[in-house]
Amino acid sequence: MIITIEADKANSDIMGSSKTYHNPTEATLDRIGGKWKTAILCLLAEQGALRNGEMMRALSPITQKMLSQQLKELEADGLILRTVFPEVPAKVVYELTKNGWSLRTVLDPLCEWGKRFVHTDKPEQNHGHQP
Amino acid sequence: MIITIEADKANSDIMGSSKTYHNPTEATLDRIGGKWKTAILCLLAEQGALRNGEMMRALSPITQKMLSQQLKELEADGLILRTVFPEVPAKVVYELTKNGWSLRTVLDPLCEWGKRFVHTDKPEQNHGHQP
DNA sequence: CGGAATCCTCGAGGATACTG
DNA sequence: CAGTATCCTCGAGGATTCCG
Repeated sequence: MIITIEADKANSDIMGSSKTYHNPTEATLDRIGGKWKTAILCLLAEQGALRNGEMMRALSPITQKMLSQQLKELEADGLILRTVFPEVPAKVVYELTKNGWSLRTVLDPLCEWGKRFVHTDKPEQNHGHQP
Repeated sequence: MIITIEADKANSDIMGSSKTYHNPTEATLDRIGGKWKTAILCLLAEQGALRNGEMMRALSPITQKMLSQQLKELEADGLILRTVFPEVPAKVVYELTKNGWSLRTVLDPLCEWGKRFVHTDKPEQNHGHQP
């Protein structure tokens, strides 16, 4: 069901953790609306745990700064988990949290709807991941 | 299903009408990612056809400029229909197109997921609209 | 390897005033 | 009533360089 704040209550803005939204959808977009966030989330949903370098390659032409930044924000929002293995050289792995996985209900339609504008002739690919 | 472009094909970007996306979700966000677009779309989905003034009030504190601009873009993307009634004074009505309605599969989850961050104590409201 | 620190630009979004 | 037309700001996003 679609929820929109009633007209007469629209002025009393809705508060999310210290931010003001006029609509619940803004709360979601505030978390996944970054330039690379949906790409990152979809990638992790597909591939499971990934390292920095792997994501850099998969998300090319993303820059290291943007990847780090977006990952940090996603982590702060509790959507992904960052694990550091104290090896030499350092090894860092990122994966979705439970909350991150819950986003599939959003990412899925977002992806499906967008595919109609993507003229690709390559056959659809099904990398299985948790149902 | 979540679709992400494969790593080795990520460089050959996907083309939407004259724009470049790295992921199908970007195509969707490109159309609904404007500051007020989801609010506008949800509002029209709920209320049906609405006039400029009605939307101004419902979306307060939106400005006239932003409303016009976002509506124009949504119309250009074929998501809403603008109808002018040649009366005096002028009367303009906006409503969702078929394509706009198809966005409910996206807006719905977007809204549902976001509600968890919206601490509202008012009971959920069910304005019925087409199933 | 996996970052952090700087610097810069460019355009989305807002305030304000005018118009048919 | 339903818009344009201007002007301005401010921060997301990108390029580049350094670090443990």
